[in-house]
Amino acid sequence: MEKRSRPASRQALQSIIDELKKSHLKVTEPRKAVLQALSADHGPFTAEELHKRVTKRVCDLATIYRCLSSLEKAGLIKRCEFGDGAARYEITRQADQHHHHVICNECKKIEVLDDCELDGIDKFARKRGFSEVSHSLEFFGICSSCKSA
Amino acid sequence: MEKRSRPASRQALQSIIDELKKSHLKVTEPRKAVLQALSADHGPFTAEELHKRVTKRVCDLATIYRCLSSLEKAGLIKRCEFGDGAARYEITRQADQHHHHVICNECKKIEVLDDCELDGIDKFARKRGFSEVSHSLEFFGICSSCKSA
DNA sequence: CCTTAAATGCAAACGACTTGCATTTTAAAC
DNA sequence: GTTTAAAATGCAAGTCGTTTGCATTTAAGG
Repeated sequence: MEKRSRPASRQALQSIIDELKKSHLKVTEPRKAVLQALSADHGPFTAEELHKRVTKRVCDLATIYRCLSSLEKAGLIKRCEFGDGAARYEITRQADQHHHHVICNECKKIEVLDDCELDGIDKFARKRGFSEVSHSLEFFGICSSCKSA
Repeated sequence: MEKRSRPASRQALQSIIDELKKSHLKVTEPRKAVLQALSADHGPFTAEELHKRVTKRVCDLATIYRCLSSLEKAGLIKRCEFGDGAARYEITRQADQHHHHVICNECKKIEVLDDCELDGIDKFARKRGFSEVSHSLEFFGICSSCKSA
């Protein structure tokens, strides 16, 4: 089944609208659609993928890019890079702990890794005199189904 | 001083030639120049930066890309991504332990972090059934000189 | 409603990177 | 050394993800 777009319908839409208002962003169709798509499935997704997922082709691809940029600036979504030349985005859920991904080099499947105890990791940069430290950490490998195939 | 291109001259050139031969790559001017540039300074550098650094504009930018690709495939250099849309490369020194970088979001300076004890990190992906695991980890922040400025 | 700043569509532009093809060049065979 | 085939290069054109200029539409506060 994989796609559980169901739970993210009625109240979800309302909370999406609330989030947008809280962030002082205009509530527009494209923005609602992008947030809905990102709520329905974790992704992360590229702009192109989101454009396809957005129901009824709500808007131009350029608008998807502009939405992603404003939503990211507002902190509602998070950008990540897997080194294949395309940025990907996922929703920032309030309760959402910081997490990483494992990408299968074969089938490109993306799994979320939220159980790594790596919270203290930024100290390595702080030790070097850096402040406001963040990091990007992604794993690559061959998933079990590709290995056995 | 920063640029110690000095030590990488006479014998270095010979060892670069040897490395190329060992990897069954033809010894060409562009390849030697790229390896020399990457030996002189750690970088990592983008293709464009290397094209500028390569003495006397040895070759076309397209050739730099082709060199980088063959050198990487041979394992002589390593590619890294900082999420700004440009790949960067650095030499793989035999004794070179796996390391990470800290990038200043302000001045874009890149520092090497080789003292993190994160060797066991790949286990998080292995626990999920992935094999041949690798990872990409980069830090971002504000360096001390930018902070005080 | 009215106004206006912000958001959008569309097409053109961009930057990093790749590729096709004719022309060197390397290195192995003679 | 000379020959020769495979590999590397230059140049120009192409691709791909992303951005931007500009005219038009739309959200939302007065």
